[in-house]
Amino acid sequence: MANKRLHSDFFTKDVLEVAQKLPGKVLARKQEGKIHRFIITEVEAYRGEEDLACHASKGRTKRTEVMYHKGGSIYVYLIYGMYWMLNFVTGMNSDPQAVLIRGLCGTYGPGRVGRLLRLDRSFYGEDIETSERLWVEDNPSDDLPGIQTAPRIGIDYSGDVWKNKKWRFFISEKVVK
DNA sequence: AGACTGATTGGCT
DNA sequence: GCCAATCAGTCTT
Repeated sequence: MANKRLHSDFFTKDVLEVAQKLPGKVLARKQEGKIHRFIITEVEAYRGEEDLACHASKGRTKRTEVMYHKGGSIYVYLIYGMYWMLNFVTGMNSDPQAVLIRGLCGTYGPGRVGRLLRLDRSFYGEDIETSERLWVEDNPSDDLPGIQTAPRIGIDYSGDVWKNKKWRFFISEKVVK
């Protein structure tokens, strides 16, 4: 059976809704003519300028520009000079939001995800609906695994309110198997 | 123009 | 547990 590619309407909803639905979905990456598929196991939501953990809390800049677009674009950025973080822009126009892909089945950690997928600067702003090399598909096995939530990682600088939001969503690898 | 820092990871003490 | 790697973006002078 052919998996069904998710369209932009999946990503134009509020980031908290999208983040909840993303674990269990299939991330597809085409390299050298071959399509590799990975089940998404863990994501984090970054929501608006008021969210001090979100890059958009710095305002609309060259880096955050794509987050202000409507959902469906790819947002990548380089962290610590060596890891490309993969995000999908969500929500409506002028409402900066994004979902960070933190883990795939068999790969835990956003830096490792970026390395596995061989991401680079050229993915910035790419359309997840029409891209020839990176997209998301529905999971054909329609069982809804129990989503677990926890605080986001690596954002202690954002203060008590924001660092304690349980905006990390994940499923256990057992459910996926 | 120069300084500082990070949505991380891996290696060493 | 601590710290280096490594650089684009952002902030400070």
